[in-house]
This record gives sequence, C-alpha cells and structure tokens, in this order.
Amino acid sequence: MPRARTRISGEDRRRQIIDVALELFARQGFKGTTTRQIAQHARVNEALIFRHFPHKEALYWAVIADKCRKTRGCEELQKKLEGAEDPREVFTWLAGEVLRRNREDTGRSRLLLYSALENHRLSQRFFRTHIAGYYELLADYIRARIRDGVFRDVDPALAARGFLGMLFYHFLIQELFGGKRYHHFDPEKVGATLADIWLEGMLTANGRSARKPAQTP
Amino acid sequence: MPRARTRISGEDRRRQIIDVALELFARQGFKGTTTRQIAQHARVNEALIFRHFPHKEALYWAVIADKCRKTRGCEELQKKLEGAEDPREVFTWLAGEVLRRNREDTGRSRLLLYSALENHRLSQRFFRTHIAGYYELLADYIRARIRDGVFRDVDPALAARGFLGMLFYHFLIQELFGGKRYHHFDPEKVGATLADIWLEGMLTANGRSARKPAQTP
DNA sequence: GGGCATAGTAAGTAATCACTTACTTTAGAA
DNA sequence: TTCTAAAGTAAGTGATTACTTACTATGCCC
Repeated sequence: MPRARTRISGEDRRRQIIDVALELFARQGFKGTTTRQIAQHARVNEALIFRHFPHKEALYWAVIADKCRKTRGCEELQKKLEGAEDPREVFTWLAGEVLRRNREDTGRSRLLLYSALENHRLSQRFFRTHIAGYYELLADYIRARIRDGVFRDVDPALAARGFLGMLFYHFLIQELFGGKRYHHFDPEKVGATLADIWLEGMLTANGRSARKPAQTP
Repeated sequence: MPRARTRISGEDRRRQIIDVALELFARQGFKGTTTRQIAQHARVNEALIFRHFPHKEALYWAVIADKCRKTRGCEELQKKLEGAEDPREVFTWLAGEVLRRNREDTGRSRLLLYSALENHRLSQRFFRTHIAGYYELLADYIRARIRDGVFRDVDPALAARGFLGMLFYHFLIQELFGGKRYHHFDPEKVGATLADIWLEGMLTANGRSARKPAQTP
C-alpha cells in the first residue's frame, strides 16, 4: 500500500523544509527543536531532511541565510533618508515601519534573539544583516543633521541606538513578555509618541524653528 | 576507596545546585542545559539533584524564584524618586544604574530573555518582578511631572518604556550581539547621553527654565 | 560509641536524540 | 515502453536524555 503522496522537486522540498524549520526554530530555538518535529510538520520522512542538509546545524544555517536574503535591505530607508525634507516625517515613518515589521514578522525577531542567546556563530552575521546596516545608515543621517545644526551635538551612533531601542523594547515587552495582555497600545500612537520624544530631545532651537519660525522672537 | 568529599547540609547543597544551575540556564537556556552538566559543575552525583528537585523544571523554577527573591525590589528607586528635586539627576542616575546592573548581572538578563523566548509559565512573573514594577514606578513619577508642567503631556507608560528601552537595547547589542567588539562605549557617557536625549524630549519650556531661569526672556 | 536519619552514589531505566543504511517508488528523457 | 536518476521511506544506529532504584557513607544526638 504505497503512499499517495505527490513527489515534488528537490529544490521545492528543500525550500519547504526551510520554511517549516524557520517557524519551529523561531518558536523553540535550535536546541528546543528536533529534526523529527521538523519532519512531521513538513509531512516527510526524517531521513529526507538529511538528504538535503548534512546535519541539523546546516539546516539552521540555511534558515538564517534564507531570512537574511529575503529581508529587503536598507534601500527603502536609504531612499527615504536621501529624499527627506523634514526629520520629523522621517523618524515618524521609520518608527511605524520598525514596529510594523516586528509585529508582522515576529518569527524574525525571535530567531534573531534565539541565535544571539544560543551564541550561534551566525548570529553576528544575522545581526549585521538585520540591524547594524539600518542603524549605521541612521547614524549617518543623524551626523549630517548635527552638522546642519538641526540636531544637537550628541554621539550619532548612540542616538540611533536609542531611537531603535525605544521601538524594539516596546516590541519585546508586548510580544515576548505578554505586555499586550495587560495593556493594549495603538501602534500608530506608539510610533508617533516615541519618535516625538526622541525628536524633541534631538532638535536644536534652530531645528525646531525651521518648521515653526514663529517660535523665535 | 571512598570519596574524601565533605558532606554538607541539604539546605546548603540545594543552594549550591541552584547557583550552578542558574549560571548554566542563563548561558544555555533550559533545553540547552542537561542535568548531567549541572551535576558535573556542582561536583555531585546527578541523582542528588533529583533528591532536591522532583524534576528538571522544578529546578528551573527554583532558579528563577531565587533570582526574583534575591533582587532587591524597587525601594531604592522609590526612595530616589520621592526625594527627587531635579528630574535630570534622577534619570541620569537611573540610566547609570540600569546599565551597571545589566553589565554586572548579565546572567539575570539572559535568564529573563531565555525564559521569555522559551515561553516558560514563570517568565511572566519573572518579568513582573524584574521590570514591570520598575517601570510602573517610573510612569507614576512621569505622570506627576506632567501634572507639574515639568514634562510634556505624553503617555507616561510609553515614555517610561521608551527610557528603559534605550538602555536595555544598548545592553542587548553590546553584550548579546557582540557590539562591544566593534565599538566600545564609555558606560558613563552612554547613560548620560541617552538620559539627556530622553529628558530634553520630555521637558517643557517651564521644566527647562526651572533649572535655567535665564532662558526665558 | 551505637543508632539512625539523611547525604551521597553506582548503575541502571526507557525514551528520545541526531543521523545512517539499505531499500522502494516515481517522474521524465530515450 | 523502458531505463534511470533522484525522490522518498522503513527501520535501524549508538549516544544522550531525564529520571530511578537500590545501595553505602557519614555526621549528630543520646
């Protein structure tokens, strides 16, 4: 009584295994996920996994590499930063984007955190691909605004880190620590509020008056 | 040839096992740590662990409960907030404290993150003990300053979250993602800078002039 | 100094782990 | 239609897992 299972191409099967593994690794970490589990969720024999990947760790690498590749780079941010007229618009938009992305792709953030905690060799690369680029771009933009006299003179890398920190931490508490059970926040408002605090903390009198010229007597 | 090992009281042994387990759970997570490893590090027979704890999970609970208990509560913060004259002093001090504590007790933060990711039932309680209390206190203080007209009118819970987020995220990147390999930050400066950005973002003109009366013509 | 509660251990257990081997089934080119 | 490369699987492997059992050693009180 042979299985009526459809036979698909190696490439497709490989992709499917990666997708299934991503979900499980993100939810349970590397150690917490068994190859048997992955096979069951993919509805294939466990041996098939080892046909596509020499060992579990190789599958983990493939999952992370896949996430790295799939993530559209910083082009969108770069474009927004280049064609930016008002810093407020930029940072409010960015805050919304960061929050939305974390909310929509929780798996990415969990995978990233797990790989950092479990100290996988790839976690550093994963981090560089997903975060470091973003915040170097941001730091450059901040540096330029400091030169313009729009922002106050603080360490640009630190300022960028502070901005992203506010947003990521909010996600951490809401999604990971079950914060949303006790307090529901309107995502729009969260992004706007946090961006506002940060911006008001960064803008100089000049930077402020560029938008509201009436403020300077 | 009997072991020359000293025999210590059950209570002491229990404490020792918890200490050893804490370190391993913090480094490798629950799933990543084996009872055998714990026994070897504690230099006792594995069976002894199960004399003190019915199962591995009970040991994990004990470890987390111990961390919760050992952490001195929010009294220090509360005292500081009550006897506070200048918000700047309070937040700069707090920033330094948060950074110092994370740096000195990395295990606590790792354990907290792991328990959140691994979705242990205790993680919520762990979180409440370690973070929520802090930031409710902080939110209360912020709410009072808003009423005073010292801070701008923003959601106090969100503002508190933003403040702690800046600091915790900095720790995350430096310690977990190996940020300190690429860029070393002076802890003093980090705390002062981040607190400064946040404060300047929160203070009203009134709040500012309370310290610098010359600023208002 | 003898009795005994308990600290401590050696040597297991069944289940599960990542991974292999030896085999069968199928799609598509010829 | 036949042949074959590759998709797919059943049934293992030894190592490791959390946890037990049956035992010995030791400090302490009388």
